[in-house]
Amino acid sequence: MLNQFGAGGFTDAFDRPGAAEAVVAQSGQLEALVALERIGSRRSFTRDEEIYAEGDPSDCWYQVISGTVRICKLWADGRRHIAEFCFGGDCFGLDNARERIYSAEAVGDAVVMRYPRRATERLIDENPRLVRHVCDMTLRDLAHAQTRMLLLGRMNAAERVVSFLLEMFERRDAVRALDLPMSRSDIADYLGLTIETVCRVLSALKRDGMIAIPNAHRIELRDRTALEAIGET
Amino acid sequence: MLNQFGAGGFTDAFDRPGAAEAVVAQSGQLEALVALERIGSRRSFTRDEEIYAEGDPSDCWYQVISGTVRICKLWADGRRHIAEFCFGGDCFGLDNARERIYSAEAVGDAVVMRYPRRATERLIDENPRLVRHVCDMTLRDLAHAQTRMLLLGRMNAAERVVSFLLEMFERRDAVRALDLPMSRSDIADYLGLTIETVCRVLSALKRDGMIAIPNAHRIELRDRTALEAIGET
DNA sequence: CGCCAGTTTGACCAAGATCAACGCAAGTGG
DNA sequence: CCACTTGCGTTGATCTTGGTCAAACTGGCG
Repeated sequence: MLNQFGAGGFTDAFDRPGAAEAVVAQSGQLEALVALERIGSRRSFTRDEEIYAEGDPSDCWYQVISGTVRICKLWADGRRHIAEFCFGGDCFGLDNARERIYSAEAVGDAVVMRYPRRATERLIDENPRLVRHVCDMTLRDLAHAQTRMLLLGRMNAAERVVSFLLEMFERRDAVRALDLPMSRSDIADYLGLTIETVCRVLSALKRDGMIAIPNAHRIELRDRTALEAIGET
Repeated sequence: MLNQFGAGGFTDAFDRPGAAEAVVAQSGQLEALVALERIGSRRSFTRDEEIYAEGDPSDCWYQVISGTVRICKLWADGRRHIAEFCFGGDCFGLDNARERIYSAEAVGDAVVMRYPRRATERLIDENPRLVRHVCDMTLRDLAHAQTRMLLLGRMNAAERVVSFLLEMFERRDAVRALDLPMSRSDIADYLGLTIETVCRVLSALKRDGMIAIPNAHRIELRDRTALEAIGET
């Protein structure tokens, strides 16, 4: 199906219309929701597929419908840093730069809505409530970035891994068990550690009875109190 | 002079009116500028004085008029993390949380404008242009936080120190020489290193002829190209 | 069954932390 | 004016954490 976005080989695969409930729903503006839906297009991505690349023009923003997306940056020397994981309902790619500083990739299969910036800005100009909402969203991202700076700046390996697990349990609304959609390598690059260190910490937590690991991607909480004692700021 | 802010022992020392040019000037809205100026109050702080503490109600935001402010967090076990240094013109304390997650302190003597959030929000509601400006400001902060995440997550000691120096030269508009207002301890806590490591890297840079250090707080650039080769992402 | 990618574990190494001593300049009080 | 203190900053010796390198394990899949 055709749509209004010109650039990029993948563009035509975006498909309209789609759901944008989570963005606007709480601002209680049905008409804005409908309008936003009208300017958005939907597309699915397969594992490791690029949603946008570093250097691409930064002319739209996105919302994850299902699956997981990683926002990351690759150094010339091979080092990689993952700035963020986005799950269903999360928005990403919202900035006011000319071009992308990070790339976005699907961690597994994922479905994503895309909204062109220009059209969103027009919508926002007609809808003062909406801008407050976008602002709040950005402020939330900023608060999250600051928490991550704390983690990366001052926590040791065990504290980082435990914080990560607790964050994932909270964000995925998991209580006893959790399936991590990302690989050890993704986790390592998110926490500023190596794969091996992540593995070793997880093994130690398992040995000490704080978690169970029935298979590599599933984590079960066995002693939340002990974990919180390690991971809380 | 009296003003409208109730809480906190320091409140009365804030003094109105003051300059808010940098915030609103580029939005080109003189009336908004004047209005903002009317709701702001000015106050000076001495070295290491607290502007707000962790846990304080988060009901206003600030702009540095002169001097340097550090935004930081102290762990129970004594670890400290500095999230940001703010110089003249920079805004800080802008969030939508109920209470402060970080504290703000004067690095040396500093003068600061304070704006209550409620009044700013009213102003913004009457002035759609202004909200875009606040949004842009937050997006800029977010971009900066992401750059710092990169530094903290994936750079070694030398890269961190060099990035820091280049950032300071750029932000202070210095070309050949720069006076750092903050201590080695502040730099270390900003970069996620120890004081000793910061010193050793600086000494190594001096030994290799990339910088000169006429006194502890003054840095002279001797070989910018070599530094950029180390510090650029 | 064998291969492959991802994960785990172990042995060793190095970057940076820790601990300790020393230097140095700016007060401070006699 | 000069000892003495005090607060940073610098340097050196040693130790620890996490990185590197290598090998083994595991589960899916042709």
